[in-house]
Amino acid sequence: MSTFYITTPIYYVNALPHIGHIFTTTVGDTLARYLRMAGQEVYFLTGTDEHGQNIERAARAEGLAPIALADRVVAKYRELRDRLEFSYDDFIRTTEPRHHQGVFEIVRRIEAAGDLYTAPHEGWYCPPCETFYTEKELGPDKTCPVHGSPVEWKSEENVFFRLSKYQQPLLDLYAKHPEFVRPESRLNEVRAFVESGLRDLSVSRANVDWAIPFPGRPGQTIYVWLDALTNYISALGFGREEDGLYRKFWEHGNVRLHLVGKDILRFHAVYWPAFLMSAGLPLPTVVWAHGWWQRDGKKVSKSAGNIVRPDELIDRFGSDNVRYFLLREMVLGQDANFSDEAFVDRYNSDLANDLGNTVSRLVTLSRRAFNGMTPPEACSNNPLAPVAAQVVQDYRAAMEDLAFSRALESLWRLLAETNQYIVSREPWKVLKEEGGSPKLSRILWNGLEAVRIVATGLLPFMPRIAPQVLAAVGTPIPPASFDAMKWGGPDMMPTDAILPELGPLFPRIDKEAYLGEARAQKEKTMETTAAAPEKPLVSVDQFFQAELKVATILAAEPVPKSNKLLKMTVDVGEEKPRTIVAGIALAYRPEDLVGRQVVVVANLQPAKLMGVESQGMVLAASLDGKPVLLHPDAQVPNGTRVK
RNA sequence: CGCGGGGUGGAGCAGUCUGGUAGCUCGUUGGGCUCAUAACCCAAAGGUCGCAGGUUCAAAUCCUGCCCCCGCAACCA
Repeated sequence: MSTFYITTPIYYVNALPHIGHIFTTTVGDTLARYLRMAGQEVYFLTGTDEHGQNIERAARAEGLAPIALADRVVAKYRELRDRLEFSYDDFIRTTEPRHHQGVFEIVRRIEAAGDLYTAPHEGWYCPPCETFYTEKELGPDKTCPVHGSPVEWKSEENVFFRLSKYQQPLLDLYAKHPEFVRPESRLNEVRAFVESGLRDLSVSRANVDWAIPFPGRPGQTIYVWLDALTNYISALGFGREEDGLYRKFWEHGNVRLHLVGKDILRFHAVYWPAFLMSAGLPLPTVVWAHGWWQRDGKKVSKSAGNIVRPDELIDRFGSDNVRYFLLREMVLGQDANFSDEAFVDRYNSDLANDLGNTVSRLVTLSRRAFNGMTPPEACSNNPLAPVAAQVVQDYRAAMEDLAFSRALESLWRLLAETNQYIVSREPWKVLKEEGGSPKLSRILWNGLEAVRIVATGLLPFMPRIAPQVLAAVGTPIPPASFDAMKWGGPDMMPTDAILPELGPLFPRIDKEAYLGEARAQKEKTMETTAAAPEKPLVSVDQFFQAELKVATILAAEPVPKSNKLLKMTVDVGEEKPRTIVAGIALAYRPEDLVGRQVVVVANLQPAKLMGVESQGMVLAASLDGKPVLLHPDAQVPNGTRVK
C-alpha cells in the first residue's frame, strides 16, 4: 500500500470561487476517491490563502475586518464542498495558528541554512497601496496601476531568499526527475525559466500588516509565497508536536502531488522546491499543471463579465453532472471550453442516452419478466465479460495517469457494447416467446452486470448519482473497492433481488427550449446590470473640464512592436499638428484613417506609450473591447469645440 | 529574434513521448428495431492529419524551415 498526498492550491479569498477553483478541487477529489477505492492511503488537502495587501484593501473597501472577509469566502467554499461532495480530509487557512507554526519552522530552517539576508528593496512605490510595483506594472508616467496617482522611487529593507543558489540544484532535480512537472511540455517551460537565471527573491514586506510577522526581523512580515506554499506541510503538522500526518504523508510519503493551474506553476516548481531544499525537507514528487477553462471559446475574465459561477452551474445542471462534464471535457494540461450547448450535448448523449437509457431498458425488461426482481440466473460465459475486463484495465490505467476523459471513454465503451449485445439478443422477443426463461435471465443479467461495473467505475466521478445507478440495478450498497469491477466476482449482480421502481436518473434536456431559456435569462441579467446606477453624476463644470475638439487625421502608422497601437498625426486646429497614440490598430488600418475627422480630448495630460508620446486621446465607442471611432455628422473646421 | 498553446472528415476533440491499416463524440444520409428517456442497433458519405523539405522499408507521429490561429507579456490617454 502506498500513501498519496494530494493538494489543491489554497485559494485566495479576495474573490468568490469560480469554475477554475471547483475544477481543481474536483480533479483532486475524484483522484482521492479513486485511490481510496484502489486501497491506497490518501490524504487530500485544500484551503485558503488569506493574507496580504489585497485582502486588507478589499476588506477595507467593504468596511470589514480582513478576517471577516476571509470568513465569508471560506463559508462559500464550505458550502461548495457540501454541494459537490468534495471529500477532502482537511481545509487549511493561512490565518490559523497551526499554519503559522509551520511557517515559523520553515523560516527557522531556511535562516539556519544561511539563505536569508536583509537588503534594500528598491522600486516604484505607491504610498496609498503601500506596495512596490515593477516597471512593467506601472501606468504611464510612472503612475500606480490601481490609483493612477504618481508612484515614488523608494527603498525599503526586505528579507531576501537566496534563490540564485538553487538554480543548479533545481536543474539537477528536473534532469533526474522529469516527471516532477507534468505535463511534460510544462517542464520545458520551467526549465527554460530557471536556465535564464534566478534572482534572489524578496520574501518579506515592511509595511504589510495583514501577514505573518517575520521571525527575528522586527518590522517585517512574511510575503505571500513563503507563507502560502508552506500550507502544504503546515496542514500536516509540520513544526508542531503532533506531526504524525507530516511524517506519514510528507516525510515518508510515497506520492506528494500538487495540483495547480498553469498560472502558478512557477511558484510550485521553482520557488517551493527551493524553499524546501534550503530547509532540508523532502520535495513534492509531482506538480501537475492543468489548463484553463474558457467560456464560449473566450478567455474568462472579470472585465469581460463571463465568469462561470459554480452555484449557477450546479443549480442548473446538478452537481454530479457538473463534475462529469468538467472531467470528461478537459484533457488535463490543455485548456478546455465551457458552453451551455456543449454541456447539454454532453449530458444528453452520454448521461441520458448512453447511461440512463441503458439502465432503463434493462431494468424495465427485468422487472416485467421477473416480477420486479433481478434476473434469477447469472451467466458466466458471454461476450461482454472479456470486453469488461479490458475496459476495467484501460480505465484503471487512465485513472492512474490522471487521464479522466480517457477513463470515462473506456467505461462508455462497455456501455456501447452492452447496447449492441442487447440488440443482438433481442430480449423483448425472448420475453414474448418464452416469458421469464433462463435464457432471458442470462441475457438481462449480463446487461445489468455490465452497467453495474460501469457505475462502480463512476463512483469517484459522481459520488451521488453513481450509487443511485447501482441501486437502480439492484445493488443498493456501493462497494468499497475496485475488486467489485470484476465481472461475475463476489460483488456481482445479485439474482432475485428487488429492482426498485425509479424514474429516469438522467432525464433528457430539451436543448432548444433550454438554450432559449438560458439566453433569455442572460439578457435579463444584462439588463439589470445595465440599469444599475453605480457611477456618481458629474456636474456640467466637471464635464467641461475636458476639452473635446474636432480634429482631422493627417497621417497614421503602426507603432513598432505593438499590435494594438496606432500613432497618428492630427490637426486640432492649432499651429502645429499633434501626435496621438490610440489602441485601435486591431480595428482600423492606418491608410483608412487618413483624412477622417474624429473627436479628441485636447487637454489630456500627455503620456508615453511604447516609447511614443501621445498628446491627447481619440474618442471611440468601445464595443466588447473593440473601438468604434466617433466622427462629426458633417464636416466642421478643425478645433471646433464639442459639447 | 519576448514566452507559451494550438492547426487531424461539417463541429468539438483523442492519437504525436514509445513511427507500422487515422480514431472518438456530435452532426448528415439510408436502413433496422420497438424493451428503453424521440432512445438503441446497422450501414454509408465525408480527412492532401497547416505547408515544404528531410530521416526511414514505413511519418499525423522523428528532424529542419515556413505559414496561420489563440493566449500571456508589452500595449488600450
